[in-house]
Amino acid sequence: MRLSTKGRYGLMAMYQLAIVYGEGPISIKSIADEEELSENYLEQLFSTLKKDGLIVSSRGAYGGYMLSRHPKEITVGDILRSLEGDNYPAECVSSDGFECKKEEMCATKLVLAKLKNGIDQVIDSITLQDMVEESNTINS
Amino acid sequence: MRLSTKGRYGLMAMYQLAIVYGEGPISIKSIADEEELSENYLEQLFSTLKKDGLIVSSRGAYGGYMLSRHPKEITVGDILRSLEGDNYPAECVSSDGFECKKEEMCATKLVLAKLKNGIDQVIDSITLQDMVEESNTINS
DNA sequence: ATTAATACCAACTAAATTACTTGGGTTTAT
DNA sequence: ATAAACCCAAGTAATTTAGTTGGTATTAAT
Repeated sequence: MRLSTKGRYGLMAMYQLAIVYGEGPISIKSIADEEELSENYLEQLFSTLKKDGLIVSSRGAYGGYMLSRHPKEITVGDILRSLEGDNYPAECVSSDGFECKKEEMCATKLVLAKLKNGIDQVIDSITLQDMVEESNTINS
Repeated sequence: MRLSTKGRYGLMAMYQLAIVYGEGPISIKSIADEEELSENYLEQLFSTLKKDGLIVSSRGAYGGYMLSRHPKEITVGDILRSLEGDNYPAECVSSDGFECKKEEMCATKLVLAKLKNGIDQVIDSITLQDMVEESNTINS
């Protein structure tokens, strides 16, 4: 039940974008340097995040990426679902159309559904804005 | 952020043990048949669950496995942590001694800690007894 | 005593997933 | 014209998952 590096790196990178929100685009390279991540790997994650409308890009020199909307309008859930998919904590309770063989609601499925709900409660309630504000509080 | 088959099969099997709690041991084979799982694979899971004191076994003919204590004394969290380990949703907030390179509390770590907390809240609040009772409610 | 049913155990393996890397191309400010 | 960036597809090494294989040890029933 672990997050992959996609989700983790994605969160870290989106947090960096949130910090500089409103100041124009920043490059993958600067984020990769800041967080000590692979530039090319981050690129793949950004491609996914862009496809899902969470960030926008501008090409050419002095180009880069920006959040597509205000940090308070982007949740951790938006980011994790974009990068990790919607199939947690198990296929049988995922919202992407899968159905387990036995159609009935089994005891285990009920537990997994509650777990999914608990996870969603947390990740959908935290925005990038919250992350920035809390981080400021801690480092003051 | 998906549960592996270990956690999922383990839950299913422990639920079967909970249903027959108090009626003596039942064999891996009967559970494997009931839930359509590999007998040898289940065996490995039971070995782990036994090591962690959640089940007890009796060997020889008419032997098998039983819960080590009352279903209301065993939580979903006990089972999942036994089979899947304690390193969710990421190493940097796991309770198994790992520490990430940057010692400081970063924004992402804070989020992951909240997520871990949310997950624990759910899985530690559901007992095998709850699973049995809820399942009875549904099928009546 | 023999047999059948069971738990116990270690090592092997195929498939899938993860976490990248490689090697390009395209766009744009200067 | 150049350099700095995004864009894109394919390849790959390492790890993890999900088992399988092939045994041994124990015990109830006969």
